[in-house]
Amino acid sequence: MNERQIQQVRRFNRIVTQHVGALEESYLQRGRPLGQARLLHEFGPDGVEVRALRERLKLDSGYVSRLLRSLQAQGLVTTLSRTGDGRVRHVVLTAKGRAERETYDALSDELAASFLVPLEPAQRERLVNAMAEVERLLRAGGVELRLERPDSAAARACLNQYFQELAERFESGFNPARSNPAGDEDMTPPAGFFIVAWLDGQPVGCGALKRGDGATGEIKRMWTSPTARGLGIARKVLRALEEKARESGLARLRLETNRSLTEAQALYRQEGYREVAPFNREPYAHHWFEKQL
Amino acid sequence: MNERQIQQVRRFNRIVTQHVGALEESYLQRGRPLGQARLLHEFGPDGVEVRALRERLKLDSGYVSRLLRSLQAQGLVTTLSRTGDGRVRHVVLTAKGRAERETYDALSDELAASFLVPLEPAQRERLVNAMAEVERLLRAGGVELRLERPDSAAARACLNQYFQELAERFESGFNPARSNPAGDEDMTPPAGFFIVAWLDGQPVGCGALKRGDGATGEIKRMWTSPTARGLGIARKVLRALEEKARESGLARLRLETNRSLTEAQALYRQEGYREVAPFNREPYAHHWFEKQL
DNA sequence: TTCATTCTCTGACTTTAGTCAGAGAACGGG
DNA sequence: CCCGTTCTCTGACTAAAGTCAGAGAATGAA
Repeated sequence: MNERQIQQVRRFNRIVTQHVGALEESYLQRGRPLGQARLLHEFGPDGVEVRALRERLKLDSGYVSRLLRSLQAQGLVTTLSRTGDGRVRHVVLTAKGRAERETYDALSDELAASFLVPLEPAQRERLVNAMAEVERLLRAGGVELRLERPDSAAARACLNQYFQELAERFESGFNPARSNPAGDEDMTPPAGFFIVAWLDGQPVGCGALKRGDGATGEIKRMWTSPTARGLGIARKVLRALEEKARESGLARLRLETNRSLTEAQALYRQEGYREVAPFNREPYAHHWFEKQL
Repeated sequence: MNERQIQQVRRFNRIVTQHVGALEESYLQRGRPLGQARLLHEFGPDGVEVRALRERLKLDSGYVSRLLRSLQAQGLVTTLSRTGDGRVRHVVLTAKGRAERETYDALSDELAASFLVPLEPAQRERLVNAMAEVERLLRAGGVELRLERPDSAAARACLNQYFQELAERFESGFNPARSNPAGDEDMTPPAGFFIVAWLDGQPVGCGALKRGDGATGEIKRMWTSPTARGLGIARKVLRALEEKARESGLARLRLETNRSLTEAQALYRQEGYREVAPFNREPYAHHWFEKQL
């Protein structure tokens, strides 16, 4: 990281806030304070619980209550106690509220369009691509790896999605019972490790290392959530697992993969894994890889 | 412009405001309201006039006055009437004020660094490049072309910088008196046109069309400020001049250029100009171009 | 010299966006 | 059924960020 990079980031921050700041003005044009307007965006199709609102926006409970009452007075929301719990209030948008939110949405669209309109088609495409890249890399910066127990809620969530994705992508479907097992105990220290990647408080990827009994470890359960692909998460997880392997004194890592998982194969090759002859009878595998640490 | 692009821009806006919004928090840590903190960034080495402050930040005069008095009470600025005009007040930073501004600057640096730190070197470079691209294209969107009289202040400013740049870049220097003339009258409607490109209220580029007496017009005075290069300004100006030429019933455009102006030559070729034999005795020219409209 | 204008400042006021303390209803484990 | 906890709401308060009207000094064109 150098001075040039820092200065570029600062220039970027300056110009982008100038541009994006216009959104607040345009929201205010609707004659409603920003606090209220922001609230409208938090409603799902089934509404929200007040406590969820409070937590998501990190606002004082009294403040939220007051904001909701203003919205209610304007006929934009109605409050009801839907859940079994009589303490929590459920708030839903009325038809008028939904219309109002649409309007704010249209204002956001307008602002976005105003960035694109003055440009020529080729420039527009360049802008959008550059924005996607910035978005990706800013998000990537928020990724955090944590060692978790394989039976933790986060790990379970990842594994379920992983298995489901395998079932969809493998030509033959996927049945965990037919595959070589990697039990929880194999992925729990010191026998192995299970790493979960977190983004915005959500688990978005995982990977496991099974140490085995010799100098060769196995990489298992490498997965990244579709919502977080392109952020380099799998690579980060893989490198962290390799680090763990080195710490554990392993000399070599192995893994096998299915031919339909092409991104994974590309990653392994980039990271220095060489394809080798099959070293096990995993029925779902088509490629076997190995790397000397 | 399509839905996909709009949605990408909106996603970008959302994530960037989240990230950049952290700057306000970090500024507030200094225990001073944002309004005051923002003011500190507006002081040049010679200070500012209060009225300039008011205009630049578009704030109420009473409000600015009050903000300045708070800063003064904190010993960060001093007020004096430096100009001949006894009504306008001149405000300068004290040593303490300069130190304070440095501190805010460091906070901005820190925020910028926090974007880069979690990334790997290659990703950092990608982020910085993408940010530069976004910055460039957002700025490009703010460019506006206006027809100006060649003797207007804006046109004069452009031409002076243009001549100065030629003097620096031509191996032989540049003396307008030795060059083929293009007088103000040749660039004033209906004999010709002078276009100035504006960005953020500053003239940042120009170009002229001299209609001549036949069906052939001449492009002259194509220039872009070094502060605004890479935004496609010259191309925009050139196309606007061609449009004017078509409206005027011209069938052909000509121009000549010096061999040291390589970007200009590249532009002309891209825009469909063909190099032709010299059609005049301009002493500073090495290349002559022509385009059928 | 006069008079409209410009520039800065002061006082009075408003809205927004919170914070804090506590009340009262509902819940849930023992 | 009791009691501590959770959830929402109300009242009272504050700071920030402005807005508005007008006063007073300085300026400059007629």
